[in-house]
Amino acid sequence: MRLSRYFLPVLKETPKEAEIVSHRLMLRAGMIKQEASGLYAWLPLGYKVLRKVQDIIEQEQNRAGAIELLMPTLQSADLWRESGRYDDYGKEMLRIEDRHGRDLLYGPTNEEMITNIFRSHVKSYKDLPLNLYHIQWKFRDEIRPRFGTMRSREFLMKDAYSFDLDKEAAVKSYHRMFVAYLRTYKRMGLTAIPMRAETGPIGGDLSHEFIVLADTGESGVFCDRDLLEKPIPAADIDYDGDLSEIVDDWTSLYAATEDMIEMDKFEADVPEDRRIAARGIEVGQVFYFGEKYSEPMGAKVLNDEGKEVAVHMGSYGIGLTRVVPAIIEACHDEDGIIWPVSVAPFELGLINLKTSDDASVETCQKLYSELKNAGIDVLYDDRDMGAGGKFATADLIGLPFQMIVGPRGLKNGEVEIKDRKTGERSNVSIDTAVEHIRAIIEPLRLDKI
RNA sequence: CGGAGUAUAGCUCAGCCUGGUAGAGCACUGGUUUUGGGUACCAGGGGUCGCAAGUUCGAAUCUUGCUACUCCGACCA
Repeated sequence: MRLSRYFLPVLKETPKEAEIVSHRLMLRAGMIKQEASGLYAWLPLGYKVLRKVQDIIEQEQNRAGAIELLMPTLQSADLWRESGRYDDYGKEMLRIEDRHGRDLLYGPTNEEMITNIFRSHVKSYKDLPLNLYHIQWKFRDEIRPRFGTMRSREFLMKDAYSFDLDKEAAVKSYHRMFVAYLRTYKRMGLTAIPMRAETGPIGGDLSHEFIVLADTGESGVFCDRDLLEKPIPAADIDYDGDLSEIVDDWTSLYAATEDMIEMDKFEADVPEDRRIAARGIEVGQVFYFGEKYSEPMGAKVLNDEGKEVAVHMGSYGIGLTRVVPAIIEACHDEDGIIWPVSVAPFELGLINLKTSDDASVETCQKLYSELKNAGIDVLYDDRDMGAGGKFATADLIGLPFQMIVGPRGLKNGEVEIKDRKTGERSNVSIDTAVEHIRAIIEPLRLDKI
């Protein structure tokens, strides 16, 4: 992409409403634009990151055996009356009346609807286990939206729903999602720690929140330092096999949110030098809630004895529009964002320092074309402006690498490559520059970890 | 929902106390500069001062009402 033809409204100054660093940087980097309280437009750069996050989530969900579909944002109130949640959910649910006076609602979550889909079509234990998910916009009329897209009213969420014949099988489904989540966050460059959590309005008796440690997090968390270093299950993990060992390994170390903390146990289980008491951002949550919806809504199958039984369900959420600022909270410095390659809006910034110099322009054109052919997602800064501004833009929007082209380097047949994260620069010859950067970027894409 | 605050140009803000018909920097447009970490200079465009009513000869400024947004607290991916 040529920057002169792109839509990247970066801000030099920080809009006053933004309190936390991710919100400030998302506004300054031209990723989002607030439309109303808790409602945001995703501008091209932000949307590109959101799509990359979505791709990773889809890949890992699919790998774990979940199947993607898409449900509507608006739902019939009748469905929610069946589960009893139409009255229970409260003012957080946006209620709408259509022209015929029928009660609708903008979905805050989809347990009822997915249960309805399931019961319409699945009648036999032979069709289980089943895990269906979608990535769709949700609306929760939060009392106080804040921190940009971190807590917005409209938000994009991946929600998966598992269906199993009994609790034992349901726990296996829960484990599959648990492992998939570990991999998903890791691929985005996040260290997310599963912590025992309250089940809240979703209900149920087994739940973990996945928490990214950050000073700006909204929850207080307590955990064992060793969790931060734990290796993540590899891409070739067998999701049909027994995952309980992995889950047990992760859950054997103490980790809980402030709502669930038992201080005695925390201090007894974790040696003092390994105790972490910190703030955290909740980037996902998994629940097992058994027959809470299947029973009242009649989601039943015949078992191998021909008996009708309510299925055991779980639900598994990741807030995509929260994950993006969480990554920024974890990856930034005073100059701007530092994207992990896997979610970077562009992998490389190609910077032409001097657009009035024919040799620079010509070299950039050639490199730009070769980089694209080499499969590198490159943003070519061909704007007619000073070098300082171009460096500042590239640093702000956080492209992992910069390829800097100017008359000084060209005299020696070289271009400069800068690593955004370390600040290291190195000169490489023009002829090998594309291959050089490709060799650096490819292993960082984390298609497999 | 309780408490606190803000609203003036695209952004950051000054002017309001003490009423006299709107400013700065950045951004934008045209030009000069050809500048390797936001270069410098010249010229220019852009605002019913959140909305409504009131007081007044006169309101960005004073009064009242409304709306939007932000921050602190209790809830949530």
